[in-house]
Amino acid sequence: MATIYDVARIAGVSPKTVSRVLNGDAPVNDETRKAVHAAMAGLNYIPSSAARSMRSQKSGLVGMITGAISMSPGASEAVGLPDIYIVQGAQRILSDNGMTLLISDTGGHAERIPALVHTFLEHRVEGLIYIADYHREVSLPGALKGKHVVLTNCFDSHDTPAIVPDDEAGQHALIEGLVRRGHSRIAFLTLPELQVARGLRLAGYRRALADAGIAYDPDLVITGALSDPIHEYDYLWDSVDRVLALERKPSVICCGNDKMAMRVYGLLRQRGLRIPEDVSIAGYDDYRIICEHLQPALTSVDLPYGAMGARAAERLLRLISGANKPNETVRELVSGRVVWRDSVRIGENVVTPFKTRRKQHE
Amino acid sequence: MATIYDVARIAGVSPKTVSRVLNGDAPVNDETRKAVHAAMAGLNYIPSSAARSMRSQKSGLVGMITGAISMSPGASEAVGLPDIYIVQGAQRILSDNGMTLLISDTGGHAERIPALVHTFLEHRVEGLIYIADYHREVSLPGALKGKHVVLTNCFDSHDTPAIVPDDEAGQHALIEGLVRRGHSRIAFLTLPELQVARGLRLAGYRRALADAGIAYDPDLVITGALSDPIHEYDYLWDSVDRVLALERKPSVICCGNDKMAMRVYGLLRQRGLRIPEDVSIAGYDDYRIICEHLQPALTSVDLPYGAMGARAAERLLRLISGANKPNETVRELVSGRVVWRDSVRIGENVVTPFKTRRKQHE
DNA sequence: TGCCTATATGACACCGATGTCATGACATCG
DNA sequence: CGATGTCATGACATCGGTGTCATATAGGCA
Repeated sequence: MATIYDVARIAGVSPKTVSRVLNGDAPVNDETRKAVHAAMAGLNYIPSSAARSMRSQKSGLVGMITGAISMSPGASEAVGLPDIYIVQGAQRILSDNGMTLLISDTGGHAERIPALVHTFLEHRVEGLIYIADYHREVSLPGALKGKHVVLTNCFDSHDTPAIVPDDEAGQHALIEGLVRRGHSRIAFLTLPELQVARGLRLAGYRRALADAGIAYDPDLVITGALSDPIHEYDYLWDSVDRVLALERKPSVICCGNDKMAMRVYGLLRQRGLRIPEDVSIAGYDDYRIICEHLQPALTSVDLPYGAMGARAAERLLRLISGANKPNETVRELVSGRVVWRDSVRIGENVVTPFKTRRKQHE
Repeated sequence: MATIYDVARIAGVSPKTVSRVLNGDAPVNDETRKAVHAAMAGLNYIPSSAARSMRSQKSGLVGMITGAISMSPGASEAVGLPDIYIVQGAQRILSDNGMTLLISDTGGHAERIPALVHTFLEHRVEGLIYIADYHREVSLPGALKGKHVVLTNCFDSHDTPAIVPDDEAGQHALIEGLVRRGHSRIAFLTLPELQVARGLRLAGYRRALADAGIAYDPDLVITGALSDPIHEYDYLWDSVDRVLALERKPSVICCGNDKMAMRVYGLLRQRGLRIPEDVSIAGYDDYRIICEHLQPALTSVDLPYGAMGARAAERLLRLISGANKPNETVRELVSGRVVWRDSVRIGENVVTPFKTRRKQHE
């Protein structure tokens, strides 16, 4: 591999001048520059980032710890696959800023994290993005004290900068839209009890109802899933039955996520109910492979993973460059749009532009 | 950040001795070792991989180029998301061998690849894994000449080592299993014309029929999808109609992938057909979020992405260490299992253990 | 003309590890 | 007992860049 000395020799200049051409940090005569470029091209010279970062104390590397790439060990289904969009969003911003991403995957084993962090520190990463598989609280290993860290899809109790989805606003927007489409009996099959998103979305649900002047009916809100994936299915079955057995039936069922919604489709069909003629359905996450391929296509709320990743990267870059404002919000909320599809019926008496706004196909 | 000199000073030894403790490449007295370890712990010393790799000419880095993390720009759906399992499989093997993964994402823009490669070369990666979003032929940028490269889910015309799925064997195993379950009229809605996997799977289909002594009926084989995603849906609709209009109807419809199968579920239900009572369905890819959540759960063929990633990493490690046999196969085939679920009906007159082998729930 | 500034370049040390070679203390062996 | 080998350690150069400082030349201005 050619070095900067080889280039200097061929171009007839000093290594330092080659360095200046590479970095553009001091004026270089045009002809000299051309000669250097020619020499570099001729030698297929590629500078060594190891040497550079050793002297300049800047590695140009950002570490990322994620479970996005892996599944929980032993879980029957992939967990958090869409998180990969967080990675993508961050990667784009970072590479636009000349940073390279070092990714390590926990493989579902949180106890590996310290070792991963150690590897990152060996490589002298300038900052670190930690991604959780779902919105929750985490706690960072002590080795990261004093390093630049941005949490994504999670938060901690030590005021580490965090980028999280605005679950409250998302659910609020969905319910508000449903109301505008003529729905007022809105059932809600929530996420498992312990999830952070559950409480936030429930708050959004209630606030939207209040805004619309609709009384909150606790019968309509049922926990739709357990954390325990084994019994998830039976539980959902019962929850749907309870909702359908209500005297004043709901005209729409909101599900805690798209996978639940997908199952609810099947459960309703087994009962001979049509979607959306007999009952409308909405999900959450906008997991597109599900939403767009279900028939009818599923209305859902975008979980803005890509945007979150980008925001995390931007925030981290600010921390690294020291350009962050001192009083910046610790927790940044990112909200996603509601994606209206055909699983939601538009009421007969609604005077809005909605009636004609269905998509062509599905 | 503490250096090896700081450690040496505190421990009262020379830097070289600290280095020996770190690398274990020469005998060190037990007491000396203990003193060094104590000094390292006290200083929170973490060796700099930049300095190390500069001297030793080994970066401990492996690059990976993938579109797995991104979607095709403008495409309505995520492409190749499951490829992420390739990343996971490779990551595990590499980190077990002390290598760190540098991942770059094309963001769906192939023209970015040379720039990504350049970045990798700056970091002096010891090898590179290239992942394609679906099984196909690719051509590598010239800058990689002489570098260790392993292709995954793709191959080229220059005998670069490649790990690809065994589509022929997968489809063969599926058809063979269907025959054993009493099916003999087996329709096949194939992938789009230009896909490599289409030809291979078709070959597997025909070989399995031949093995079973069933005549090949061209009426049963219909291209089920177009490369053009816009018209995909209408096309599938027509294909299903053609298959159902046959005089000797199929008892099972094999689909080119799980997404097609998911849509076929909907199309069949619109026609009042039950799955699997009236017609059985099988997919391909074992895209679990689809297969396990559909009702009935979809029989599919595992596309062994995790195993492929692991194999790619192992192969690359062999190339790097120079331990690969000279005449090793260029293209390694990895085959996936058929995952039998309830979308396939077991015939009445089949004398096998199949009748009792359904899964509990779905 | 003389002084000052901006441009253009080079000499040299240094970043933090490891490879090479040398050295001293013992143990072993014929 | 001297030759040889192993263990344990250190001195020093080196990997490939960049930071610092010095230097030379040319142009602007009083």
